[in-house]
Amino acid sequence: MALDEIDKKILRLLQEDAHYTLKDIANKINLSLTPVHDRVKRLEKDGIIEKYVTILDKKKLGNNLTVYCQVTLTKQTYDTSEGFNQSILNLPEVVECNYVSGNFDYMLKIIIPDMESYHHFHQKKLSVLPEVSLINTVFVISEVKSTTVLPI
Amino acid sequence: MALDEIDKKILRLLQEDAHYTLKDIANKINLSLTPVHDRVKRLEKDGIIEKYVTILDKKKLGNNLTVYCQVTLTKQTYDTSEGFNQSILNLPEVVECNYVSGNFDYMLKIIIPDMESYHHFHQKKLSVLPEVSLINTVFVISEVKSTTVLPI
DNA sequence: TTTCAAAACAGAATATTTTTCTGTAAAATT
DNA sequence: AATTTTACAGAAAAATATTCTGTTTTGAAA
Repeated sequence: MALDEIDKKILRLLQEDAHYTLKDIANKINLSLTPVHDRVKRLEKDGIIEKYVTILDKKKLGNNLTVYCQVTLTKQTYDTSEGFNQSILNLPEVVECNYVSGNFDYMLKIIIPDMESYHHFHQKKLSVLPEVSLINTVFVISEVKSTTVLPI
Repeated sequence: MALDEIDKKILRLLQEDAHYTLKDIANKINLSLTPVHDRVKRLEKDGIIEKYVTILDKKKLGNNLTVYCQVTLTKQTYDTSEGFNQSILNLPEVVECNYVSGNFDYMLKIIIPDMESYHHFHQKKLSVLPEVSLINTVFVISEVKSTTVLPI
């Protein structure tokens, strides 16, 4: 479970590019294939490595609008929260949803084609949820940084 | 550049798991290896597929705290923005940074070990930037959803 | 419609990569 | 000091990606 410096080097490389081969990694950290293979398998088994995914270009897929929705629920009960959570999991436009502290209850990140789609999403999918009381929308004007890389 | 239904099926699969083999994909969509291979290569070349990355378990890496920082700059000029942007790119704890509309200028997402680290980050790394005037912190209490999958 | 060129696909051969196997050296435990 | 465990190297085997050849389909132009 404890990560040594070699594990960390492997993780740093794989975070950057999941398509590095074992040979690539072995060369970069001066080891043979075997230890690299064994370590990656261990990191997968221990769940340190969660999954390998493909990142697509959202704009090339027609998603030109990103917004944060700050949502306040009607009640702060467990059942209300759970109902809201379940609904959110079924909305593919919602790529992040976090229960938060402060003047509202949830922070959502929405990725969507354009303002018209957002209007539809807001009116027909989000505000109609019985648990939702208030929605404050923050529009993203320009993306400065977006990474899946965690500091190790 | 235009995506047909087969391209979309491939992208949906690869978004889920970048380690699906061509054979896996070919089987799932009833095609031979060749067209799957050719299409993936085209999608990479066209930049629809941006990159393949590895997602790590942030908690198992000791990052138990996620926060949103709502940052207001001292001035809304181009130079101020650019200076801030550059500084942010060098902060590995900042995994998202967006210039936004509303009562503040930037929405940041920070992933960090604990409250003490956040205190340090806030005092020594963020508030010390000459462009920063105001920081409002929103703490994540519980993560409901977090995905790299875009709707296709 | 007919012809032609281009695109999409299948199957096989080849190259590369992953996985497994065997054995050795180093480290930790008893 | 002896023994077990862990980490590693190298080679063999299996699986996968890539390339090649040729066929079918599609779309455009005559």
